[in-house]
Amino acid sequence: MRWNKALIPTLKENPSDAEVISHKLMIRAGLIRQLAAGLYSFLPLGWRAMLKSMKIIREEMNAIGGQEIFMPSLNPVEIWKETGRDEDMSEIMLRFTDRKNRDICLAPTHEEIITDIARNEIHSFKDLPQIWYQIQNKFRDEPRARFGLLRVREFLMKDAYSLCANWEQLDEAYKKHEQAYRNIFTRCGLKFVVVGASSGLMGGRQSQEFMVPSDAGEDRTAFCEKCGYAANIEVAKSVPFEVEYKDIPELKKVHTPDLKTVDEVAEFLGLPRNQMLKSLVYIAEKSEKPVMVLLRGDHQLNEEKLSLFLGELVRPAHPDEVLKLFGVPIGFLGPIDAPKEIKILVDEAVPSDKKFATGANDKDYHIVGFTLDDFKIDGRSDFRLVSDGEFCQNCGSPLKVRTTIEIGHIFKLGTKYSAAMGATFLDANGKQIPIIMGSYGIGVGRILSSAIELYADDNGIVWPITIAPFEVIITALDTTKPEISDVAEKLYSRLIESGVDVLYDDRDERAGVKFKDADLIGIPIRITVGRKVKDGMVEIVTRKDKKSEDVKIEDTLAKVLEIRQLLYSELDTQFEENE
RNA sequence: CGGGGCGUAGCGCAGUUUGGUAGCGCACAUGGUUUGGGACCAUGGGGUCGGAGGUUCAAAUCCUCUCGCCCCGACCA
Repeated sequence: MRWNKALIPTLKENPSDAEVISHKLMIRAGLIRQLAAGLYSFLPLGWRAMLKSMKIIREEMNAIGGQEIFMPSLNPVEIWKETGRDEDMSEIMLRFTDRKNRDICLAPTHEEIITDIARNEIHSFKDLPQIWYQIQNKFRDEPRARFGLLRVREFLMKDAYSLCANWEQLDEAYKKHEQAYRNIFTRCGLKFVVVGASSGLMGGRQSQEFMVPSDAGEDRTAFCEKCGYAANIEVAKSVPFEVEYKDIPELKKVHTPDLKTVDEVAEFLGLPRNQMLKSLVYIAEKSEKPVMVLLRGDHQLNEEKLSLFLGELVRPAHPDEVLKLFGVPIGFLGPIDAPKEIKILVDEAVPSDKKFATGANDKDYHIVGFTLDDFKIDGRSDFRLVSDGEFCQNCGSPLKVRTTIEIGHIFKLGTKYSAAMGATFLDANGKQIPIIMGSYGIGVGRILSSAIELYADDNGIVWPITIAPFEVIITALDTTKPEISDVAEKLYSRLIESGVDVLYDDRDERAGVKFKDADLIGIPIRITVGRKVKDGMVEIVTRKDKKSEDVKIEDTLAKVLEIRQLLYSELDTQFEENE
C-alpha cells in the first residue's frame, strides 16, 4: 500500500476523551474512530490488524477440527425465552420490535442459536462430536462502555461451540480449545495466563479465562509465581494472614454511640480488627430473600462467591431495607437476636474457638465476647475476597493480585442449553439424551488492545509482527529525488513479489514527520531510503529495539526476509514461556 | 442508576466569573524558503459556540429543559 493514497489519519495530539494507552494510540495511529460511546469504526490499519488476528484464529480453530459457520445477529426473543436467558440478560440485551410487532433482539452471544441448529440437525451419537465456530459481531448494552476497544457495545467475537455425546468427549474438546487458545494468543505475541474463573451467567461446570496482565484491565487475578496457581479474584482462594486474638472474659452488651465502622468500634473496644465480625446484609435477586454474611473485620466479602453459594445473583441491601428488616440501622447489625427469617452465613476464615464482637441489633449497642456457638448458622463456606500478599493454598508462597484483560474464556457448559431446548440425540443404546456442550470465546478487538498495552513505548505502538497491519514500512526520504524514489519503488515491488506485507511511505513529507508516523503506527521493520543511496546503501531498523543496520541495496530483500523470520520465531520462543 | 467533569473550526484548547456579536495552536489550501526525528515566512478557506426555549436593546457568556461524550462508583457473556 502506498501511504500517499491511503487513509492513515495520524494525530499529533492525544484525543481528549481517551484514558488508557491503547485507546489513545489506536486513535492517534489512525486505527479506529469513534461513532458513539462504545461504537467504533475500524480504519484500514486497524482493520488489517483485526484481519491478521482473525487469520491466526481461523488457522488454529480449523486445526482442532473447528468448522466455521455464520449465524444471524438478529434473533427472535422467543428463542431466548426457551433457556430463560431473556431474563438473565434482560439488562444487557438490546431489543426492539419489527414491523410485524415481533420481539427481536441483537444477539449478545449465540448459545441458543447453536443449540437450535443442533436440535434440528444432530440426531445420533454418530454425528458427534462437532466443533462449530464463527467470527461475528456481538451486541451488548453495556452499562458503561470504556477504554477504547476494551469494553464496547458492538464487538467482534470468535465464538466456538463443542457438541459432544459424553463427558469424555467434552473434556477432550475443552482441552483442544485450551491448546488452540494458547497457540492463538502466543502467535498474536501476547503474554497471558490461564486462570480458573467463574462461569457467571453462562452456567456450566468449569471455566477458565485467558488473561493478559495490564493496568488497563478490568478484571483482577490472583497469581502464585512459585507454583503457578492463578485464579480470577471472583473465585480465588488463599490462606489468610496470621492474626492475634485477645481474650474477652465475659459476654456483654456495650454502649457504642455513633460508632459504626469496624475500625471505629475496634478502637473503642480495644480489640484487633480481626476480632470484629462484619455483619453484611444482602438480597438474593430472584427469590428476594435477605441473607446475612459474617466475615472477620479484616476481610472483605466476595460477592461472586456468595452468589455462587446461593445459586443466584445478590446485591447489597439498601439502608432502608435493612432498617425495615432489623429495625436498626446499618452499623449495629449482628447475628444474635436477628430476625428468624434471615439466613446467617459465616465465612470459613472465622474461627469457631474465638470470641468476637459485632452489632447487637440495638441502636448504639455492640455485643462483645460471643462465639459462633451463640447463634444458629445456616451455612459455612468461603466468602472472602483474596487480597494481595496472602498465601497460596497449594504452596504457601505469597500471592500477587493484579488487574488483567480477559481475552478469552472457555466453558464446559454441560447440558444447560441442550436440555432446556430439547437438543437431544440417540446414544448407542437407543436412549435419548441431551447433547453435552462447551462454549469458547475470544474478543478479537481485545487482542489488539492487549498487544498495544503490553508493548507500546513513548513513540507509539510496537506491534508483534504477526498482527501488525504491515510487516515492513519503506520510509523514502525526499521522494522528489529520483535516485531515492527509484530505489524505494524497486524495493517496494520486490518486497510485494516476495510476499512481504509492505507499506510504502511515498508522501512528500519531511523526514521527521515520516519517522514519527512510522514509529507511531508501530510497523516492526522499517527500511529507510535516504541519503545513503548514493553509497548504494539503505537502513533497516527494527521498531521494538530501535536497532539499525546499513545494508547494500541489493541485499535488502534477503536481510528483510531474515529479520522477518527472526521476529516470527521469537514469538515461538515466547510460546514456551506461556506454556 | 448515583456522583463528578466536559461540549466553541477536522484535532487540542482559550474566551463564560463581570453579556457588547468569536480567538489561538495543529491540520487544510496557495506561494516562497527549507529538507535525516512532528520546519519557517506570507496569504487564505473553514464555526447555526451540542440542541430547544426563555431573560435582555444585545447571549458562547445569565435562566430552564434536553441531547451527547468522558471519569469514579453501581453493574457487567
